[in-house]
Amino acid sequence: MPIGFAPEDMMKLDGIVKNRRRIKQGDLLFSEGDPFTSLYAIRTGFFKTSVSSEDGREQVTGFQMAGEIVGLDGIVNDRHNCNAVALEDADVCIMPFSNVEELSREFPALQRHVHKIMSREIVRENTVMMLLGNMRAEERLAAFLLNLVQRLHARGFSKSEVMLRMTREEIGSYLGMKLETVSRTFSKFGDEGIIEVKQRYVRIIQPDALKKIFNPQVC
Amino acid sequence: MPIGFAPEDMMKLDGIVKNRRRIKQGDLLFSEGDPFTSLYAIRTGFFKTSVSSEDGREQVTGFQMAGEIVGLDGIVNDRHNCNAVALEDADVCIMPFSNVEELSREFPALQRHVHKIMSREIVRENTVMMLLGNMRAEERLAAFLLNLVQRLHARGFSKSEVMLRMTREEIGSYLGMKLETVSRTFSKFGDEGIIEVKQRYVRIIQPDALKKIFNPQVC
DNA sequence: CGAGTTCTTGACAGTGATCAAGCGACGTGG
DNA sequence: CCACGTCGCTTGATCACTGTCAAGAACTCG
Repeated sequence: MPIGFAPEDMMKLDGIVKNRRRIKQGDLLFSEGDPFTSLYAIRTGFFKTSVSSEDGREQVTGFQMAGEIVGLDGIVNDRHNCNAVALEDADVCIMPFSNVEELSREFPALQRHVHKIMSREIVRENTVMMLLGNMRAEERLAAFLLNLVQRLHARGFSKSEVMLRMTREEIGSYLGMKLETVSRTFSKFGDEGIIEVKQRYVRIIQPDALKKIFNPQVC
Repeated sequence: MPIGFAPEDMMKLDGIVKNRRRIKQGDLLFSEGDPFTSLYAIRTGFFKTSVSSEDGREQVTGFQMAGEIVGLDGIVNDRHNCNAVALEDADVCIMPFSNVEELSREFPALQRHVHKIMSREIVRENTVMMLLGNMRAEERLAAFLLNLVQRLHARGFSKSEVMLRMTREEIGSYLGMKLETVSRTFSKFGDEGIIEVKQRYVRIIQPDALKKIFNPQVC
């Protein structure tokens, strides 16, 4: 929610949230083809979104955490275009999109906010395209780890320790590599002393080394 | 522009377009870091958009043709996040984003239209992520060709013949492969009688064969 | 017509995929 | 509380797809 609204406006803006929904780990918030009615603001928990090709291959399109919005993909066709799965027990605010649009017409700041959220998603996907199209396995994983801890740190968590919520296979799907390659690359970073890995636990020992891998010319 | 507006509304909606701009082949409509003020509706011509990594690698993020909108990436940070280059002489409508937002508040149909355009872009990028993350070179190129002719056909052009506006390198950048691989894959499709290729000219002889390559399980 | 760009094709190399086996962690039920 | 089964992770060996390097051909444009 953007800040800087008058109290009476805040009252109205509360109307954007119809109600809450709890999603248990492993359950779907929505899936491809579901009628689109609402956006969802993640209050707690962790999600992955994915699309699947007709022959069953899955592509993870993103990982979302508290404060982020899922469901934007549904607006074009009035049907969701991807799956959103909770990777841990989660709690979301349901925001009927018609409410969002109605209030956006009334509050320019909200309108701007919605536009920025959508634009941010477009820019994020551009970055992923760069990763998938131009980067090698090590660069992709380094970028992934840096992005993850940066977002967690912005939420008050450690900037050096992460407990991953997703499997190697899901990381690999997001980054366009196989789970074995993800595992090997984790091990390689570990051998080099850049990170410490123990299953889902990752500690970043040398963030600069990761940045250098991601961005080779900055030395 | 969406349809179904009353004549007097159309007058107002005309205000969304500040003016026109002609871009010559090879010139930039905007580039990374430029202040964001406007969206651009392509009237004629053909564009590519791209982002570049800090060490200079380019990733083509899309090819846009008449009727499509570029500039959505600029909304988040009030700066453009990608480059838009004309691949042929082009003519665009400049739509100052503040006008778009103002009129969106007044006309729900326009508001919905804008939201759909942004959502469509998100969904398109999801598809590209699937291509880059899961598909092999032949599948990517088949999907690319099918998408291109489908869009051209929707604009009244042939659904079997294309004069490509981009180089092998640009196709490769978009699809995450090297120009040599693009060239070889074109040649392979040609040898198999699926398409006819002569430099930038491509004729699709067996669209079903392309669809089958793109989507192996549908036989 | 000529210079430069783009495209094609060949030979070889390397990154990451595939196949396979074993280990470790976690959860459930006895 | 421990045993066992399942799932996820790691690691090794091999292979294949695509990248890299190189040379020449075809096309474009001044």
